[in-house]
Amino acid sequence: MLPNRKQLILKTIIESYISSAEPVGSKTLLGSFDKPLSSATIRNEMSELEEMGLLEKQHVSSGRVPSNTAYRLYVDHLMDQYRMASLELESMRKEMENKMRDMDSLLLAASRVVSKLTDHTSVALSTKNLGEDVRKIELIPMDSAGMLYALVLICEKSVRNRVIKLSSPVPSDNIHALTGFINMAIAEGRLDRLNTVIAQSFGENSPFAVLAQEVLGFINESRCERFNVELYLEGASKLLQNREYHDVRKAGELLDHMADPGSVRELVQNALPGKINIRIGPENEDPALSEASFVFTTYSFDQNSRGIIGIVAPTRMDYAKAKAQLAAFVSMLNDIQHKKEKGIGERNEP
Amino acid sequence: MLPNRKQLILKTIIESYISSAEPVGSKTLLGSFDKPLSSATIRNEMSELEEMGLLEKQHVSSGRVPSNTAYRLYVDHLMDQYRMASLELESMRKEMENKMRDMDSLLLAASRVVSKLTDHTSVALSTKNLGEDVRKIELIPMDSAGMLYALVLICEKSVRNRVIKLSSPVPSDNIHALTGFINMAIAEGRLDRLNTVIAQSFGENSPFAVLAQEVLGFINESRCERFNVELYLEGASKLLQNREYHDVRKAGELLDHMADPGSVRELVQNALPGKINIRIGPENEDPALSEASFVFTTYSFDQNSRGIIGIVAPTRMDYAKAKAQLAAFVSMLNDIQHKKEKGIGERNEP
DNA sequence: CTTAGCACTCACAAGTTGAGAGTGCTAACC
DNA sequence: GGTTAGCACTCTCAACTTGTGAGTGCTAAG
Repeated sequence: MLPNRKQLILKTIIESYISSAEPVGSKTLLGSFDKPLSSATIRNEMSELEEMGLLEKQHVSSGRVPSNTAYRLYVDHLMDQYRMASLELESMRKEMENKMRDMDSLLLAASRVVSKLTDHTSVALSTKNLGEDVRKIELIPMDSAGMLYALVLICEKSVRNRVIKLSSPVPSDNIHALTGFINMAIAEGRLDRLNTVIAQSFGENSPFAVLAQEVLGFINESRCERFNVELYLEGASKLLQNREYHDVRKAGELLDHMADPGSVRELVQNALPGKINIRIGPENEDPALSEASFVFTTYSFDQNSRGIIGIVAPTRMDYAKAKAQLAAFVSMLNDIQHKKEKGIGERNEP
Repeated sequence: MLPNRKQLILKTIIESYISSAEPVGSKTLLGSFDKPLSSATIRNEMSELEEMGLLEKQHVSSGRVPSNTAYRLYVDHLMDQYRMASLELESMRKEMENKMRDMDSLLLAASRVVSKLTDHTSVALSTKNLGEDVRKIELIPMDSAGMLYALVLICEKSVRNRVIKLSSPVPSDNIHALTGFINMAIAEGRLDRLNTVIAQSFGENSPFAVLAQEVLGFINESRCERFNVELYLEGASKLLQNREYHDVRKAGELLDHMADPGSVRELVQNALPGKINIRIGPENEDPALSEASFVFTTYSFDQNSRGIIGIVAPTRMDYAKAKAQLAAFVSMLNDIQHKKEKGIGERNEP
C-alpha cells in the first residue's frame, strides 16, 4: 500500500491532469497541499511514483502524466465519490421522460439510412405541432343583441379574451351548447375538424355556424404554437473523412451547428417544399457552413408533423449522386408512409 | 451562356476536384478531352474561367479550384443525372424497413440523454432476441408403443428432426392436440409459457405433460438464436473537444470503432452485469481504445432484450463524475421501466 | 486560335535556432 | 533521515530560413 503522502500527491496529479489535460510539473502542485512542500520534494516523490510505474513522462523534460495503472488505482481506491445534485437528477429524469415521448423513430431511421447510403453526415429535423395549446374556452353572453365575451385559456396559464359581435342574435342555450362542443373537441384533440362538422350539421350560413366560425377563428389566432423539435445527426464521423475537415476545430464547429435545432431551422428557411434543395457554401446564411454544402428536402408526415432530411458535406461533394440518392430515398419514404396509412405493410411476415 | 468548350472544361475541373480533392492544374486535364488540347490552351481557358469568377486559386501558383458560383452552375446546368442502380434502390428499401422495425427508441433516448448529461460521446448497444425462430412443428406417431417422429421447422427454411421415445404411450389424438397447442403458441408468440400452462392443466407428471416437456425441450434445443442488434452513438462531436482527439485520424478511428456493433460487443465481453464497468486504456482489448476509457453498464429491458450503455472518453476523464452519472441514470431508467410495466406513468398531463 | 518555352511565384517540407519548462543531482540544512 | 535550494542538462515547441517543385502568365512562333 502506498504511503499517505504519495497517495495524496498521485491523486492531486491525476485530478490536475483530468481537468487541465496538461502534463503536471512539480511546480504546478505547489499550492495543493495543506503542509507546504517545496517543488524539489514533490519532484522526489514524483520520480519515485514514476519508478513504480504510476507516472509517465512523454519526454525527458516534460511534466508527468498518470499511467493507465495509476488511473486504475485512482478508480479503485483514490477517487472521491461524486455526488449528483438533486437538481441534476431531476433535470435528467425530465429530459428522459420528454425524450421518450417525443422521439420520432421514423425520422431517426431515415437519417441513419441516408447517412449510411450517401456516406455523408446526415441531418434530420422533425418539427411536430403538439397542438395541445388551447385548454378551454368560455363564452359569456353580454346582452340579448348578440354581443359575446369570449375567453380562451391557452398554454397552461395565459388567457386571451375578445368581444365578439354577432350579426344576428343566437339563443343563449345555443351558446352554451357551442361552448360544450368546443371544449369537448379540445379535450379530444379534434378541434381542427370541428369547423367543417358544424358547417355540415347546421348549414354553412346558419347563425350557429357563423358564430362557431367566429369563435374558432378567435381560438386559432390565440393559439400559441407549441412545437416539439427533434434533431438527428447521424454519421458525424463521416465528415472527418473529408480532407476539408481534417481541421478539428472546423469540423467540430460545423457538427455543433448541425446538432443545434435552432441553427438547422434557420438553414432550411425558404426551402422549396418537396424538392431537393441544394445550398452551396455561403448560400447558407450561417458562416459555419461557408465551406460546406447542405443538400436536403422537406418531408411532411402528416398535418402536424413536418421535417427535413438531408446531408452536409464539403462544397466539393458529389452533388449529382447526393441529389439522386436523396430523391430516391424520399420517394421510397413516401411509399412506406402510404402503405402504412392504408394499413398494409408492417405486419409480421405471413 | 458559356461556349461549349469552356463548359466542358469547367465540368471536367469540377468533377476532378470532387473526386480527388486536389486543386486542378492545367496538366491534370490533359487526357480528358476527345480533341487533344495542350496544357497551354487549357491554361488560357482556365484563366478566362477565373476571370469570370468560376475558378479560384488558393495562391498564385497552385492549381485551380471551383468557386461556389461554379458549383451552383454545375448543379443547375452542367451535371449529369446520377442514376441509381436498382440494386442500390432495393437495398435502401430493405434497410429502411428493417430499421423501422428494429429501432429501439428507449435506448436511443437513453444514449442521447447520457451524452448530453455527461458531455461525452455515448454508446448504447441493444441486443434483442427476436425469438421468432421456430415456425412450426409436426409430430408423427410411428407405432403404438410411444415412438414419435418430431419435426421442427426453424428459421424460415431449415428443418430439424428427432425421434422421441415415450415411457408410456399417449393416444394419437392427444398427440394431434399437442401439435395444435404448440403451433398455436408459436403463432401467438407465447411458447415460453406453454410449458407451465400444460403442467398446470394436466398435472405435472401426466403422460401428456411429460410428452409436452419432451417436445418443448427439443424445440428449445433447435432454436437458432436470431438476434437483432442496434447501436446508438450520440454526441460524437464531443470527442473532438478533447485535445487527445484533436488528431482527426485518431478520432475517426475511435468513432468508427464505436459505431460498429461487432467491435462494441467485443469490448463489453465479461462485463459485470448491473455494475458500472470501467475499462481504462489498454484494458480494452481493442487497440483503437488504447488511449480511451470506456465506462459502461449493462441493462436488461426484459427477457429478450439486453443492452449496454456507456460513454467513451480519453483516459483522462472524470471517472468519479462519469460513474456517478451513469449509476444515477441507470437507476432512473429502472424506475421508468418499472412504472411502465405497472402501467402507471406515461399518460398525458392531467 | 493554338502551342512551346521560359521566367516567376508561392506553398510546403526539411533543417536551424533560441527560449522556456521541467527534470535530476548534489550539497547544505533541520 | 527527510527537506530544500541551486544549477546544469534535456527536450519540445515555435519562429525563422532555405530549396524544391508544381503551376502559372506571358511572349513569340506556328
